[in-house]
Amino acid sequence: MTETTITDLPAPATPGSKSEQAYQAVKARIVEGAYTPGYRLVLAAIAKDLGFSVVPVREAIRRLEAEGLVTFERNVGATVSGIDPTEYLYTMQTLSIVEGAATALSAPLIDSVAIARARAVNREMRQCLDHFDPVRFTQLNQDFHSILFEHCPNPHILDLVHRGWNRLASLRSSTFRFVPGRARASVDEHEALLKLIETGADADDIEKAARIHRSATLDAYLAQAKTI
Amino acid sequence: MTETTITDLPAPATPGSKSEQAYQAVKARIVEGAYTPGYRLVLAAIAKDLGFSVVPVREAIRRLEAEGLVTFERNVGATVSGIDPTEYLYTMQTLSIVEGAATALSAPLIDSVAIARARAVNREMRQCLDHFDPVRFTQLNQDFHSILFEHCPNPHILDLVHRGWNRLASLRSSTFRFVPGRARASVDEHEALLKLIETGADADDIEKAARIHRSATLDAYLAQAKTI
DNA sequence: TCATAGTAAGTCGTATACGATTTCGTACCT
DNA sequence: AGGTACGAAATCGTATACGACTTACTATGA
Repeated sequence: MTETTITDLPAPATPGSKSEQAYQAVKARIVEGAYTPGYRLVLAAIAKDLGFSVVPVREAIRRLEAEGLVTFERNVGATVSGIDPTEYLYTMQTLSIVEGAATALSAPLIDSVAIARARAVNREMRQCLDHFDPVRFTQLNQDFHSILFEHCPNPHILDLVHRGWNRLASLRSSTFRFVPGRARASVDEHEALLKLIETGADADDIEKAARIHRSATLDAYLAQAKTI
Repeated sequence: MTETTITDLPAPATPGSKSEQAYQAVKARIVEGAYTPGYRLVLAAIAKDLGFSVVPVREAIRRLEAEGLVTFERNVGATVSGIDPTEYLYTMQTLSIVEGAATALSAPLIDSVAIARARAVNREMRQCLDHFDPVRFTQLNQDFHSILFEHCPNPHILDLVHRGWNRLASLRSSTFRFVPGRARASVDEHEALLKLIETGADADDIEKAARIHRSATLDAYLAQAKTI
């Protein structure tokens, strides 16, 4: 349906360069879970694997470090960033803020066609609930919000959203799991959000709704973590 | 008084490394205005100047690119990022959002001592108005907000604030100038903000006040730009 | 057995070198 | 004179090489 994925982001640097290729390759492996958190990223090994020398690989790793996907320690090396619950909290909280702002800023620019597409994605999400397909659910969730952000007037804020998504993706296949019941509520909130946008609600209300939509997932996680 | 400056930030990577030194050096020159927007950053020249080889310099430039301070083009080179009014708008708008959030999150954790320190800084800012010292005014303004953010519970958000400040710093000594009257209003808003924090006002109210405090500067700039 | 020093392996950090690409100037042709 | 093609200079992109640092292992002595 929608081909919006987490990878078609800024594409900032010099396309075609080996540095860029290495960046994309390593990032893909992290996001897809081939390199799990804690995995040791040895420059020489990656370079050999990709057929490059270590220099462009090194540059790629540093970029990933800047995005928070890997941790780098001098004279020691890089590892895929961990699943630290504190980091999760930070990232989710930050996302709630920037997604809220992005949604509010975009809302006035969303046309009815986009609304319809978002509704279709949301319907598909509801189906995922029945088949229990968390991976696809997460993908569709990003598609949904990507549609809302399509005409976001501030690319900086959009970039921050994408960075947050990338961080979360790196720990998708980790110990964190769906909180039962939360996913269904999320789908309902999507519908409510679309209604707000359609009716041209106040920007503050839209922002608040979008922010709570994200932070509720965080709250659900925290509540669950407390019971364990 | 306060020694909080724009340069004592994350200090993320490997301290002591030449790559890090080059990063700090080039960044300082941009922020201080030695390298003005549009300035051509030639790797070999910088390397020779610092006494390093090009490799660590290259890494430094790429980091600065990730922060938006320089623009990099494949096989061409890097230049100090420009003064594009659109970029200014994006940055200010983003700052209004993340500063607002940072202020609201920090407010409950600010003690009376910090409040007093912030007041002292704000008094000094008022004096700067009389002596007309815009550079010091800007510095004190950052000191003021840094005090409020001292115990910000979310380092990610704080990092976003710092990034925004850095971007603005790179165009401080450019065509952008103080908007007459705005600076004085800003000092008054600081006092109002402190009152809100002292009285334990609602987080939403604090966030809104802090956000408007920043976006009002943007509005003043836009209004002025329109008249020219 | 445990602690410790010494050593070897692994890995990173940076310098140097060279091929690739762009840019700019100049000469030639129309 | 204007435009195009060619060539040289400048600069970047990457490979290779080597020194520096960290880590883990091993052997030795208490």
